Amino acid sequence: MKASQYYFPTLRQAPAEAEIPSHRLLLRGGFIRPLSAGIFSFLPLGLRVLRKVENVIREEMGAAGALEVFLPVLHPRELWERTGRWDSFQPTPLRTQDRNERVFLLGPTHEEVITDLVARDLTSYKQVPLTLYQIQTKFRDEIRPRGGLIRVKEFTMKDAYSFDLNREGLDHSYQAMYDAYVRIFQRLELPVVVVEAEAGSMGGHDTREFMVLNESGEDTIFICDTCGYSANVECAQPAAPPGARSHDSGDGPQLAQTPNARTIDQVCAQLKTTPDRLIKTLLYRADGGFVAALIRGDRDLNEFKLRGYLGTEQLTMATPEEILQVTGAPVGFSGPVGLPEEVRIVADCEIQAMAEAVVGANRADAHLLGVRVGVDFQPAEYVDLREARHGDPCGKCSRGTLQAHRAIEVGHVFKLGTKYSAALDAIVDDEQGQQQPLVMGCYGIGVSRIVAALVEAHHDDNGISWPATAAPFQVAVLLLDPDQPEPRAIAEKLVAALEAAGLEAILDDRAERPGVKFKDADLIGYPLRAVIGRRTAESGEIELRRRRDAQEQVVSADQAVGTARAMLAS
RNA sequence: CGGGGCGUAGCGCAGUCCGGCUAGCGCGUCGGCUUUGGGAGCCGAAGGUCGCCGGUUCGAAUCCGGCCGCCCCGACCA
Repeated sequence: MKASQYYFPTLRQAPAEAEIPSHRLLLRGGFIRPLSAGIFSFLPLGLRVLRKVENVIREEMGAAGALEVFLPVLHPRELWERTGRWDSFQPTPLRTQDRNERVFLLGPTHEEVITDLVARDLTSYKQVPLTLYQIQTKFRDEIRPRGGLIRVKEFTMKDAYSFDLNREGLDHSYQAMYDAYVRIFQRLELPVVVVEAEAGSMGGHDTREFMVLNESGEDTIFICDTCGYSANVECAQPAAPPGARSHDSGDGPQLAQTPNARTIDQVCAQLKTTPDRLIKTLLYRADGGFVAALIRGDRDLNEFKLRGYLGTEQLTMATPEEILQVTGAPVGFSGPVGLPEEVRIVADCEIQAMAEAVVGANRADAHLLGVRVGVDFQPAEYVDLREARHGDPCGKCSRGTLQAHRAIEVGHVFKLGTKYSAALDAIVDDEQGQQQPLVMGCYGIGVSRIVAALVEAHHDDNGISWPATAAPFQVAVLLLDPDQPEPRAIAEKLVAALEAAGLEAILDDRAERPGVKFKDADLIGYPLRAVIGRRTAESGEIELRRRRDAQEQVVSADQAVGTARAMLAS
């Protein structure tokens, strides 16, 4: 390939809207261009990288026994109504309709479509296990796109779905995908941490996310510095505090006036106390009833944990009207003492270890002091409800501490069970002739997001430094004097030899000054660079330089290909 | 959706507070000459609905109102 006939409009300066390194460099290097917020076009270089990533995924999916399919983007409304996700999927999918006003959504994920697909043809246990995958554009109406390719409305995703007769089969299929993921990220030289996580809108269990530790990421994960336990903020477990305290002493609750003190900080200021001596009472509506969740004043409630503990589909915070109706007080003065019987009280473990606490009095402008946990009120249970914080003791080993990190989620595997197969009649006969819903697993990889993650992980002040497996071209041959016939002949011969050896090479024969070619090569991030200049014409020697570590070798023309391969491989 | 910032040539910006010649600068682009191993030099040129609509005014990039777009932070925490 000749650069003079290629298209990679590089920018000396990044557009002002780009802040994180991957966004800036992908724009500057001519890989992508924005069309609208969270919507990008891929230019030839960007597409080449995307295809490289896709192909690594394809090879490993194939090696793991998965078969590629290609599913529709437009999904009829009725299909999603059958699984109940038309109304419940978050974020709300983009919707559209045809001229007959038939309503469709633009697929944010494909559980419904794939399950419907196999349901029509699978009838016997003899036809499973089966794992199908696709690489497809997904649409999500993100509340806020951000970070270039990190979070966008339209993106490329690999999604795989496994179908098995039973749990044991699912375990095998799941493990095969998990192992394939490990190999994919190894080959892409993308360092990942596998963390425990929640399945979110998909529903499921044994959820693991593949995370790239990076400051530009938008997820927070915790890693124990001692035992290596790692989890997403959604489910990271801090250790429960040591044993319950005795609350026999003390005089019991005393009423204190706290006019207009609706927040923890305001209460603390008025009562001259600290947030860790307060109990926050958060009122939720859960599947019809009300639940009061108690959490220490300096902590945040983790709604995923509350939802998981209650086992409910619906969980929303009570409205101000409902709070007034249930507690008799306006927002900001709720407390566990004297709540109606039917309100279920669940408390975070830390509450059990508190001495006398300050709580809302369930009347306007008042709080209760000296409230004794377990005496003045009795929670139904003490459970882990709080969001982990940097430095919390580890819930797994209780010796180490949890370290918080920012991370980019690039892959996700989990077990779905029979939620979709049961709803969409993906049912087969087992050996006994009994009808069984297929047991499913679901496995996603953010392909376009990986492109951004690769740049985040592999760049320096001069530009990108692609791993060889993902690079748009492995070698750039810089022809510094394109007008001179002799150097040009050497360069063209070298490119042909590199290509014959299975390497992708681009010949920079543009009528640009040498400096421009060097700068562009560094910016675009070819793993290897060969220079054909005046020195080459005189000595016949070609200079090879590796982008990653600037290692340089000067070799004769006939050694160049061998040396290039060696430098790329080591 | 709430908060903040921004919108002037392809990119980066100045000018806007305090209205007033023909709207500037750097980079890039085009032509010419010179140059040729880390984003060249000189000469010349092109390129702008100042985000959009409306208002105030003799006069608006600048003041007022509305709208749109882009970026960042936040996400019901009592």
